[in-house]
Amino acid sequence: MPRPPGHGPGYEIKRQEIIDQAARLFAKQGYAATGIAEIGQVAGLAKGALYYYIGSKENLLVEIQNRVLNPLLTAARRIAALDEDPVLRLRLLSQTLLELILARLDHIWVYEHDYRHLRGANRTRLLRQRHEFEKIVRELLVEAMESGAFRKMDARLAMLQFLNMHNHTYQWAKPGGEWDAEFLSREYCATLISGFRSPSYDAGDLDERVRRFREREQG
Amino acid sequence: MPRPPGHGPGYEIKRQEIIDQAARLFAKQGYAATGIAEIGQVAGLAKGALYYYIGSKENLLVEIQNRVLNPLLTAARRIAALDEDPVLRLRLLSQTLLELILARLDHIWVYEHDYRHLRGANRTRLLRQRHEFEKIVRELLVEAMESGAFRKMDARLAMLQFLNMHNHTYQWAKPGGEWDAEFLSREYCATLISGFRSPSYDAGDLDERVRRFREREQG
Amino acid sequence: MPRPPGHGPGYEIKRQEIIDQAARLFAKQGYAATGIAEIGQVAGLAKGALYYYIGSKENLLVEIQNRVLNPLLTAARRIAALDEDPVLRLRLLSQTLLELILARLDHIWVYEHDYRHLRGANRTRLLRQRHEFEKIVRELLVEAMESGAFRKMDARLAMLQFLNMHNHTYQWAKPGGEWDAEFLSREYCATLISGFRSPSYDAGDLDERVRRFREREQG
Amino acid sequence: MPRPPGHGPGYEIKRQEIIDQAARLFAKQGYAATGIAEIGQVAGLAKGALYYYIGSKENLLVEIQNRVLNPLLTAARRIAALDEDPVLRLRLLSQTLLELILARLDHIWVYEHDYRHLRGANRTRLLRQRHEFEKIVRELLVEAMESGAFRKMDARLAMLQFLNMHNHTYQWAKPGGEWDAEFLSREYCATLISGFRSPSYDAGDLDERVRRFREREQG
DNA sequence: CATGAATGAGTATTCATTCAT
DNA sequence: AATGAATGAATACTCATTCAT
Repeated sequence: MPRPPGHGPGYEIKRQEIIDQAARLFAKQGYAATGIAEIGQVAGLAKGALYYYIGSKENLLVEIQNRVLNPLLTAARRIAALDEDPVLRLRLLSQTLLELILARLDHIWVYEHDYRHLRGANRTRLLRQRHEFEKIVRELLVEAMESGAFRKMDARLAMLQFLNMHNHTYQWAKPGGEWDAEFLSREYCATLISGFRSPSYDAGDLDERVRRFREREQG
Repeated sequence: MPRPPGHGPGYEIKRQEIIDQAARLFAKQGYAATGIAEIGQVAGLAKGALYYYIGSKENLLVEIQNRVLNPLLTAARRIAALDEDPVLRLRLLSQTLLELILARLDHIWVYEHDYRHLRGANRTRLLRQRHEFEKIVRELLVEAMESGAFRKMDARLAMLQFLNMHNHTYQWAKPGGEWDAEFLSREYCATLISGFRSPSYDAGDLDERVRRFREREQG
Repeated sequence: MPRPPGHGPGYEIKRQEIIDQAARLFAKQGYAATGIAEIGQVAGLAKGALYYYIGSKENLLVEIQNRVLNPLLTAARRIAALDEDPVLRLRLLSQTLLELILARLDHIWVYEHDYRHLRGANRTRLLRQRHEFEKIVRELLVEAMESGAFRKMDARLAMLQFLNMHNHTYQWAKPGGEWDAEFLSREYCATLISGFRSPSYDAGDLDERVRRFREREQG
Repeated sequence: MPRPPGHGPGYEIKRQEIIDQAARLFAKQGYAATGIAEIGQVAGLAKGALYYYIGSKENLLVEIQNRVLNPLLTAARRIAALDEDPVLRLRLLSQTLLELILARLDHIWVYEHDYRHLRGANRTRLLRQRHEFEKIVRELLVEAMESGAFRKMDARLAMLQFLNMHNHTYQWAKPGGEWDAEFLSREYCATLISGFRSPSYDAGDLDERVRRFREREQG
């Protein structure tokens, strides 16, 4: 998303570095409590030069949100469209979501805490994207109910349980912590699926199927 | 908790009102983004008078945290000490926690988002109290495993699942929303317990037992 | 135009003093080139206290414009409504205008130069008021034509000549300069009226009539 | 007026274009409120390149003032030295001045508003040139008095009336407006001369003589 | 010739806090 | 018990200018 006319080749690289550093600071102290001066300091840039790269403080927030939402939505749409059984797709989505959370913990802090500081169009777009993600989850849950795997439940409440379980992880996870996304996904989904499933449904070798699917995809 | 010696009778009442209003503003805009002037305005007080009651902005934050943690810890300690089966106690704790969350949504927003703005002793005490609560949950889970109700799991991970599920509720709950604490507690615990339970365990009439227990307590 | 709730008795006085000083600075250097810091310095106030009184820099500009336009329009409306012959009223208006210009030279500098820095509603109101003043002048000129005193001319061009002659005075007049408003008005009007008059019209003792009118008014 | 030694042939052309565009922006927004970045943008030049041509922002202002004052003074000197009657020369000067004002309205805005932003030698030279122009007008008026065409007046006040009338035109004139310089000059001078003239003087066919003089000059 | 990158002082404005009254 | 007034540092952001390439 380069600015007016002409930026050198190093521009975008440096820009991304600055966003990285801003994300770290925002995560630790909050967006509102972090000053532009502080960002300039860790970036080793005077205020003027900093603005050359960032345009505005809110811009930084937008970019951080995008770094979370763009890959999340892309992956979610792709997974939702797969020709696989809905429970498997939920499990894939869970793992992808947790991978993203654990890979970018600081971004997630900002994503979860500071979206309210966005204004106008930025805020609108963000809310729309969040709703799209929630819709994807809800529709997968509905599919799982219709397939007979899950019992009939309030789809919205099931979706919220799914999101509660996953989205709160950033609050306690540490970078390089003891559990990886695959493990957490297995555990979270074990709990959720055992709560949501029909009496007759047996998840069987779900985790094994996920593993094979992912191998196939990358291989 | 009166500060300088010699305050009239209305002091504490007005003080609590101010904290109420501050909580509402902090919840909506964030602690860092809310100005003292704004609080004075909704409180109908000039800044000088405001400071007479509050001492400092951080004080407000401390009080709000206390309003969440004091009743929470008191209730949690009482429930943990009950002579009841651990699953029942978990279910009681769940409902109490959700009652507190739904009753004071704005306080919870502040509690979840802005504890990082506390400094020094305030911060230390807060973290200690949070850990105490987590410990209570964890020990109840361990008891449930030892009683044979729950399968053997990583107690910390189980505790985190419990907290994820409950503590993220503030993000989407609305005051006067469609679900009350009892309903949410039943749903959350149904999911969690079906995920945690031993193959042999049957929760049976857990919700009914909770209802009877509560009636007995208040009656 | 006091601000929110409650200001002490000295507030408005000090506020007016600050506006005085700002007008002096704006006149000398221009609005855009004068910093808030500079105003605070001559006012002997730190930036915080300054803002307590002024609200914003643009506010200062608005107040200065008002100090010119309010008395000008009030006087112009009053004069236009007088039951006197139109040439006399023009002459009265001329003198009043020049009195205002000479009495508040610095305000007029700001009024003439910096109205373009007003935005939104402030700008709209200003332009409306300027047009009202121009309309009053134009209508007096039309009346003078209709009364046979002035020859038939393009009323707008006559109005612009009237304004050119008067409004450019600020550019060279000095406070306490050698000519007063009465003298300048006599000279300007002598020129303008001799240019505008019908061949048959004789202004006669116009200046004497103005003098008597003013004496009557004040006596 | 090339600056560093060794500039290509396009240098001066581009330089003049930049000054054109700067004048437009300064006129619209004021010198102080117009940024170098903005000028670079409309000139299609990065800031580095811009500075290659302009040297400094104040330089632009100097050039714009020169573009007004150089032709104005040249013309005024030439007209003053003509072997014609002083009233005709005043009328010629009036028309030339108005031609310049109407032809370069944006330059005149800058000339009238922003000369105060010049510093040091630039400012001194400007004031000297302005005084020279005023002196030329004043001396023509004196000549007209001495020739018996004008009555004896305060020459300075007459000069100021002349300048008031002409120099304020930029405030309301529009490019391509309904009146041209010849018309305005005729109207302004009709007013001024009827105000200044001796009872015995008859301007007669002044405008016709101006027309013939100009035809002769160009033919 | 022209650029992209950098600077650092400067912009208007807001902040939490204090204190004499 | 409460106020109006004041502070001074901090806020996000813009400025004219420079310079290596």
